[in-house]
Amino acid sequence: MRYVHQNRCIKEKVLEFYEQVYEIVRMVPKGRVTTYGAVARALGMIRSSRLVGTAMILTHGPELGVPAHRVVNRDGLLTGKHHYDTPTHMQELLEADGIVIVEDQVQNFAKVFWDPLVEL
DNA sequence: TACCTGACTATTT
DNA sequence: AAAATAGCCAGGT
Repeated sequence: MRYVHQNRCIKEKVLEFYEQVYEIVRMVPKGRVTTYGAVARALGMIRSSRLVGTAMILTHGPELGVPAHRVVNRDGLLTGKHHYDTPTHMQELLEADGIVIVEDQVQNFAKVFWDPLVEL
């Protein structure tokens, strides 16, 4: 019993983390991008960048207002593109935002990078 | 319990 | 400077 109870507590903590991730990602302005690591760092969980990616996967099902396509890896690469309907969907969403992408690489990355720690 | 797998990063070759 | 290695942590088998 205690095992189950404990497990549930852990799960709630994770879900809480996901919610915080969504809060931040929702703030990313159109035309800018941020990174998994930057979001994790902004939440004081610098070692949990992988979890930010996991949280992004969960945004596909229900209609949350989370622009997950604006989160890329620390080099400005579209590492999450394989989780969309088509291999180009993520790129198209970003291009609709006004971002230029060449071979999965965000151009002018330093300029469009939006750091939650700095901007908030 | 043990081992594998990732929308990750930082460090070391 | 590219590639390999090594931490990371929640989930799944």
